[in-house]
This record gives sequence, structure tokens and C-alpha cells, in this order.
Amino acid sequence: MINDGLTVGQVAKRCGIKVSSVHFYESKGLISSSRNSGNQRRFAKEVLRRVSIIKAAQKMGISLQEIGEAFSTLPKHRAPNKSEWQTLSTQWQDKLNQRIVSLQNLRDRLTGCIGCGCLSMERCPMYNDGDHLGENAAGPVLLNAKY
Amino acid sequence: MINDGLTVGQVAKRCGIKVSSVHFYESKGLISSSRNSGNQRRFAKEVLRRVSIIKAAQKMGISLQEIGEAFSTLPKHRAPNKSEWQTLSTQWQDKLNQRIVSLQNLRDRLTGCIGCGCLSMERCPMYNDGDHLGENAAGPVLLNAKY
DNA sequence: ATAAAACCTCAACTTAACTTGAGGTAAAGC
DNA sequence: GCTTTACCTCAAGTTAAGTTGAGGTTTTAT
Repeated sequence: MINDGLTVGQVAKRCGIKVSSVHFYESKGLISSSRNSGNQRRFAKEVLRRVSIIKAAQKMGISLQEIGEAFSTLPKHRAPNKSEWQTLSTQWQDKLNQRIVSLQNLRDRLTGCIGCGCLSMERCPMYNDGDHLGENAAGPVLLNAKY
Repeated sequence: MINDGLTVGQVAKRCGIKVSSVHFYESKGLISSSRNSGNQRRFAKEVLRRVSIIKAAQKMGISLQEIGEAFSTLPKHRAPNKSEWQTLSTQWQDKLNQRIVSLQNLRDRLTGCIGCGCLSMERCPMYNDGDHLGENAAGPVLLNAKY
């Protein structure tokens, strides 16, 4: 068994994750493997890129669920090519940009609002950065009150 | 019982969260209440600000644990004043700034890297934005390989 | 050839942040 | 006064993303 693909241990080590995580990602369908004669997993090198991308996407705040959905648009039995990866990249960049903008808004309003008296759920600009409140948020909200 | 403070239901509604969450936050020591003659919770208006801040902090990616730690620096039996709230604000702004910068780095590297051949755990600039890899990430990593 | 290291499966445990439900009490509306 | 709505407590369930462990097999190294 000299050159039959990567073992789980090798994948884990090269990706900086645990063997159990490799198993876990496979169980979620994010990566796949074949088996050798002794029923041990063997991974194509392509898996390293996939794991890299999983990790990068997670840093962006993308869930494994969403990563799986994005991966499902990739070809099943051929290594994705450059432009296929770039399609993913573009989708996620948009998400990432939105997150950044949203955090920037929050940051910009934080100083102005947290110390002032206006902090309220409904009207304070801090809470109106594109997100919507829960269903039951209809009631009147304290404005300019001193708590 | 006309003006004895806010009931859980009122707090929940005005904050756009569920009654169970109000209970939950109280169980975590993030907010507190007194009880009326019939053992029902009554909240001071100050609680609305606290919940507001909990929500804002969560949007920033701050955990309830950290929020609790920050809150623990506030006075126990007096409503915090403006400058006390602003101290919190300042702490969190730094965290927020770091997160933003980190996401920006990721974003800026995403397009360049995800479609190219260099995406690797160890050397690719995408993974070198200040975070460190796991302990076992020591092995050689595929560079410029076609997966 | 044998021992150690790596794998295998499957079930159960972990943490965060809540939610749901059961069984029972209090307050409000008519 | 009665009924409905709101509360109470406490235990258990939920989702995400893994981790841990038990019991057993395969590879690798000496």
C-alpha cells in the first residue's frame, strides 16, 4: 500500500484537524473516500483542498450545512476546476461582505449608543442594521428613558 | 400590582425575545429580578438596557459567558451610569474591530486563492491571517498541486 | 512473528444557547 | 366567582460541530 491515496491520519495531520473530524466531515457528505482491501479509508489529494475550503468558510461564519449545499453544486466524480471553485468563492464573498458591513454598522453605532439613553430594542439605530426583531417585538419600547 | 416593575412577559415582548430566554438569562446571572407577593418575577426597567446590550454583543460574536464577565464589572445594586456602560462599549469595540479586520483579510484573499492552485493549510495566505493551526498541523502540505 | 500504531464502527458525551413540556399557582377580565 | 391568561419550577429535548471511548481489525515496524 504505497501510493493508494491518503489515509485519514495523513489528511488529519496535513489539515491540522483531528481524525474524528475527518470522519465527521465524511459523514456529512462534505468529503468522500474509497476503501482499501482492509476497509480503511483512502482519500484523493483533492480532499485537502476541500478541507481547506471548509475551514475558510467556517471562518467566514458559514455553517457546514451551507458549505454542503455549496459543495453539492460541484461535480461528483471529477475534481472541480478553477472556475467551479471560483463560483463558490464569489457566492461566499457576497456573504462575507454583508457580514462585514453589518459588523461595521454595529461598530459605528456602538460608541454613540451604548452609553446614551436611547438604547431601545425598536428604535435605536443599533438594532436597525438590517436585521429584524422577533415576532413578539411589537409592543411599545422605552425610548430615551433612564434605566 | 399596578406599577411594581415589569413582568417577564412584558420584558420578553419589549425585547423581542421569548419568556424562556428571559428566564434563561436570569439563570445565567446576566439579569436579575425581585419577586412579588405571589412569587412572580418583577424587573426594573434597567433590564431592558441589559437585554439590548446582550443582543448587541451577541451580534458581535460575543458569547454569553464573556458578556457575563463584562457585566460582572458593573455595580451590583445600582444602575450603571453612562461611563460604566461606555467602558464595556470600548472593550467590545476592540474585539469587534479585530473581527472585522480578520474577515476583511479573509475576504481580500478569498478571490485570489480559492481558485488558484496554492490553497494549502500551511502556506496559503488565506490561512495566515493571525489564527494558528492545530497542533498536528506540522506535516508537509501540498503546495501548488493540482488536486 | 509479534507488538505497537493506526484504523474501523457505533454509541454516547460535550458546549452553547435556548426551547418545550408537564404539573401546578397567581392574576386579570367579565 | 369563574375562566382564561400569565407565571412558576424543573427536567428533558434541540442543533451545531465535534470529541471520546469501547471493542475489534489492519498495517507497520522491529
